Amino acid sequence: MMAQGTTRRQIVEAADDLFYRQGFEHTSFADIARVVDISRGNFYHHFKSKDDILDAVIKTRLDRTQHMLADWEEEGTTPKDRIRSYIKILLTNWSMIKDYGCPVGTLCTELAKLNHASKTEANKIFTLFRVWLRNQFRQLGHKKDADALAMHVLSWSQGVATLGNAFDDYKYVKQEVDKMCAWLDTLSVRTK
Amino acid sequence: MMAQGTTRRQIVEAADDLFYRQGFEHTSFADIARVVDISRGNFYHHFKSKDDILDAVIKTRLDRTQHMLADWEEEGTTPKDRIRSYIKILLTNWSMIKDYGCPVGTLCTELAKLNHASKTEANKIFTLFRVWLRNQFRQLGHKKDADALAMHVLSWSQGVATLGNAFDDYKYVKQEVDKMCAWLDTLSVRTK
DNA sequence: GGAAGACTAGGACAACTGACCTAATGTGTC
DNA sequence: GACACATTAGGTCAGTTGTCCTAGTCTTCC
Repeated sequence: MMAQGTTRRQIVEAADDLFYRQGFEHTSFADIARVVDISRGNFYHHFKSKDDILDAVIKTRLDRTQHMLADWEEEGTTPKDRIRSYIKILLTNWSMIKDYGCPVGTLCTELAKLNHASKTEANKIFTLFRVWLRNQFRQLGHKKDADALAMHVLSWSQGVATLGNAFDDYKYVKQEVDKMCAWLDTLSVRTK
Repeated sequence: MMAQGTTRRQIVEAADDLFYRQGFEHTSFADIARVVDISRGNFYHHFKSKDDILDAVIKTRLDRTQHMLADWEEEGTTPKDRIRSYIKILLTNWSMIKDYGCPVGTLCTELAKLNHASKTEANKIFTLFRVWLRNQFRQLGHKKDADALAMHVLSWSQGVATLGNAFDDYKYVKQEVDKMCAWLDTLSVRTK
């Protein structure tokens, strides 16, 4: 007996992976069906269109991101520690990034070019990081420029992901990550 | 009478524009034919495949980039002036970037995901900027870290383009450009 | 065991893709 | 005018796409 919703979850999981590695448009129903091992016609019992699958994928990514960010807010960690956790994804996920780039950035870029209806939803993943980072900088005592600092970290890491992917250069990525951490250390910490 | 090679040039020009605005894969022969106002079958007299058109597009982009970089090497400009010219493309081309992102970054990202044979060629556009920027930093007296500085500028602007596109936020882009220029000013200038 | 509903397989559909072919037209040269 | 060649239009092709439909199977609950 199949657990309820298993097929649907498998479809979303496979689509999530394929959308990341091949791009949304370049991934066909046949591709997903091959991975999950179901017939093509089966999709339309769970989703009413391909865009529907995309929306489900974005939703799970939003969920996972939120959980990841929450997990980083452990006991005994400082805001700087947490920001470092974010910066270090570049190294943690390097084996994927070098081949497929940043999952968030590449999806948003593709949907922007397709002028896809769900691009706003996809951008919310960026917003999740932005708000979380902003909050960390606020805790460091940066009231006025917390958002600017958050955006700065966001764009910095985004650029490193893009260039690291293009040049397939781990040494450079490591170097930039160190630079980001060093920059972070120079920031003043104000206790209230 | 048609000037020689006009149609071919028109095809490349239209493809260049469409590849940028819609993405390579999402652009069909019909799309290009509509712009240039020729029949579909006509393509195969000038190009042997769609990939062939892509190669021609990349070649013209390489040419144009090279000319642009050469133009920036005017009389009486300092290396810092020239680097500033690069940074300010973000503002100059903002009306396009906000909708379609960076032409170089988005193409390289797409071709990486498609694992396309021409992705190496596309990356050469990045290399062009990289070498040029490296050269500017060398002229500023930075021998050992010239390449690292070049890559830093490259990734920084790349990230700003991606985030600026996602959030459609000119104020943020302006802010980051100012930050980059300020950072540039802090760099020491050593005369030999 | 029988009814109801969830789930699935597999085929069919029209639309579109890049690719290829051939016939026709234009252009320049001798 | 005759010839060679460059250029083009328009049709055809097989393959793939997302979508939809129907018939059938499995599961659950009474």
